[in-house]
Amino acid sequence: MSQLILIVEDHPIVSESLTRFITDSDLNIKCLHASNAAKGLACLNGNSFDLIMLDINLPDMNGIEFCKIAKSRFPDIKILAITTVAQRHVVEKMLDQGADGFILKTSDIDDIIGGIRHILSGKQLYLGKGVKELLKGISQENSDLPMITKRESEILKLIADGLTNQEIAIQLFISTFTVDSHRKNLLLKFNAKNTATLVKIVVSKGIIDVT
Amino acid sequence: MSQLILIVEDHPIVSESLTRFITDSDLNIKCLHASNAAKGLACLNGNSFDLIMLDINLPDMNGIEFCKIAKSRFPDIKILAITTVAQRHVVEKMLDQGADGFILKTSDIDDIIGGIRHILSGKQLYLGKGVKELLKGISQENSDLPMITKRESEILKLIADGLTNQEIAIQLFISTFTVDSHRKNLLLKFNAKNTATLVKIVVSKGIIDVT
DNA sequence: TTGATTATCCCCTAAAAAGGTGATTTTACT
DNA sequence: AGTAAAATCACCTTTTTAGGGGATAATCAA
Repeated sequence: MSQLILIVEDHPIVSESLTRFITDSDLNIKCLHASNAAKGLACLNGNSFDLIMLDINLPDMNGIEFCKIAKSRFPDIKILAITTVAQRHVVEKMLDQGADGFILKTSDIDDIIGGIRHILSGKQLYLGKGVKELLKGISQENSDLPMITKRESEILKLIADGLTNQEIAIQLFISTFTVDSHRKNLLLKFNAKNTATLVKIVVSKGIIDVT
Repeated sequence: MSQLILIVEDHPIVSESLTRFITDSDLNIKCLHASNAAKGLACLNGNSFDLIMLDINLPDMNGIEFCKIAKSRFPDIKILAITTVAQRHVVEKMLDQGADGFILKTSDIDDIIGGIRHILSGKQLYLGKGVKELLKGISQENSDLPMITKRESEILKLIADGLTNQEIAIQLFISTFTVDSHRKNLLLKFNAKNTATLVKIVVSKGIIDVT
């Protein structure tokens, strides 16, 4: 009996080629496509998939959100995340949401097929080339990002949205002094000398969502 | 006689599938790969290509730079740019550098093969699905980005780097009043209420390079 | 050459952020 | 129950930005 994979990916180039690689391999697998998160979730209801290959950057939803929803509805489905940009916090969040593997689009075919085989065989957690190093923090880029608390990230978003300490204080029902404290801590943690630098860092590293 | 295409693209998934699509089509074309800009430029010297399929986001060089260099050395080679993100200013810059076509990775196979056929037949300028609309400004995203001058973008970079008006003034040998004027104009143009908003916009839209 | 844009410069006031130095209360974990 | 981390609040000073108002050269294209 053959297994079934759902490819959730908005780039036809990528999804079609993934299909080809998989069907051309010695794996006995059939593939279905979904070009966005909504179609993907709809597709899950009608079929019984063994694995979802999930792009992080979907047009209508964050891949992390998708993973969360899919895993809550169908805990048995394995999820292999695929992404273009190697961002440490994204990988971490995905794995927190229960993803079973993570590969980069810079991976070669063997890495991809290997990942599928690994995960379908029941072993937990496949990390593709480059991802392990990323998590270890050995990788050059995005290794030295500080840990921030829930409250800090909340305030960070509001700062990036252009709210002043006063406006943030009103919105969160706290004192401006408190907001100011958090702001200063953020500057410290990110080693930023002012708000401009702070925002540049967090936006470019994808620490906050820009919509 | 068959024609020759160079695919400059760092994602094996994409480059291998492009090759397949092309060789499987009725076009009589051979493909070579280069996984980064340096290899791509080296490759140009040893062969005579008809077309370069060029990814905008290369690990070692900006696609726009690559286009500039390639076109200056080999003016006859056609260039078809491919990108994941549909950013208006990127498309415009590419076309300024002499690119002969532009398609998005969200394009389907017909669009890609169609683009290649169009450009190789000698017609100028192929714009894939979604790109035309982008240039017209009809597209939802990134359509309302203001025009900024050379000086303004210079100051914008320094603002995002965390320099104060005073520091910028010293660096550029101008008055702080002048820097302040430019800063205010930038806030106006981007409809940003403060520096945080301004930086978020320009970083997320890729208007300044973050390194 | 004339008009438009760009870049430059100046002043004033008010608001906000940055830098420093504290403290208290919650929360979460062991 | 005890401790560490997080979140909260407070005050003071200085620097920087934001929001107004203007003005004058320089550049560039019609």
